Amino acid sequence: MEDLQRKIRSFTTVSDADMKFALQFYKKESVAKGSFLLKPDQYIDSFYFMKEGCVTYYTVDEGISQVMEFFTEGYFFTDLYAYIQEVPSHAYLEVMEDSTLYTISKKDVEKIFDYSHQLERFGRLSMQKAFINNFQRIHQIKNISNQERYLELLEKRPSLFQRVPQYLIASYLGLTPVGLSKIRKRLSKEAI
Amino acid sequence: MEDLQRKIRSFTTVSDADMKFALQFYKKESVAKGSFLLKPDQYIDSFYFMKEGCVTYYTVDEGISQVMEFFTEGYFFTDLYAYIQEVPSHAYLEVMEDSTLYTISKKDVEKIFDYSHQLERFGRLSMQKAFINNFQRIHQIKNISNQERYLELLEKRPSLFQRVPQYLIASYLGLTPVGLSKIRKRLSKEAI
DNA sequence: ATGATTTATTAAACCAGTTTAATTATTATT
DNA sequence: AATAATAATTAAACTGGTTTAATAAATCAT
Repeated sequence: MEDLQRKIRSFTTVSDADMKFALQFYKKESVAKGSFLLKPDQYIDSFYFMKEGCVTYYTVDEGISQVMEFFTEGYFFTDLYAYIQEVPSHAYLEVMEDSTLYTISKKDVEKIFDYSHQLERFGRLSMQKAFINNFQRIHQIKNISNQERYLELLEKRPSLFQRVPQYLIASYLGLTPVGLSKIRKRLSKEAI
Repeated sequence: MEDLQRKIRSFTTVSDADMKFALQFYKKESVAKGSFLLKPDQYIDSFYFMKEGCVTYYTVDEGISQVMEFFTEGYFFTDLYAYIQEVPSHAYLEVMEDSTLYTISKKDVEKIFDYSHQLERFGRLSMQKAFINNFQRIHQIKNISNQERYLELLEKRPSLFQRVPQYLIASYLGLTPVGLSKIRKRLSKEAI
């Protein structure tokens, strides 16, 4: 669990004793492509760390799916809204390729936050990070054109395009598959 | 500072001693309509609690303003992105009406988080709240039509329409003033 | 390898918004 | 109260996307 340890310490100082206490609660889990960690109307009690693999987080409203995020190596994730609020989820967490996760229950997360002030601080700072990510997402949606967002994703997370179908990327960008296809065509013409 | 105290305790249990420690750092401040708490390229070192009044949080990209939020009574606020990242802001915090705030510096916020585990927990939970608010914002943008968002705002925060000009509300909803005017016209026709 | 299924592209008609510009209504100032 | 300044509406032309449907390309299973 060295990658998980490194990730935790990227947020704040954590003593070896505190780290040992925290890590005891994480369980390694292998999940197969095509399976689901979560479906709508289920409660979610787990927090995940992605060691290796890819999970898509999306909702389905009136038959059309809305991709919120793709979780890949090094991401902490869950359906954070349903997890925090303890309400039935509206989302799917679908495993896109055979993946390895570290899993911890909410009860155990609360134990580690109770256990030490430093671990509570880690909790605060990781929540801060989640906020920043979301904030940047809103900024992108409000201030950046679809075409620019597509190009930025292509640059920042190129491997996604090998790992998930394009129609999910379209949804992530807030487009239909047709819309994304048009943008790609426009760009390929411009490039000539 | 009873309202501030009540607000803090709405997040988690805080002892009287811890509360006293925290409150000593907050300073009451009166700010006049038309003034700015923040302008682009400035750093922001303060966290605010809105006692009475209204502040608009917006960016200006290529001459067009993008309203992120309206902060009214009971809101904790700052330019959270610039505050956390300690980078020059891209935003304005403009005072829309004579307002009363409680202000605390980031240095002092960190003092109170260092001081007690309970206050650190308050920090974590308030960050969680900020995340949830942002998350719901994204959900709205992605899943709800402009018209529906307008109607929801009208229902949830009707007083805003008395307090800030309509073109700022349009921007908050992701529209131009013309676009919002059209929606309003459409709705008034339907109502007949 | 072949056929079946899924995914991506293309075309055409459409639409909810935009932009620009003119007009009207409201608010603030003297 | 009159005037100036600001804000909101309307109209007209436009646009970047949508929807629907057909076709082409890629992937999967036997």
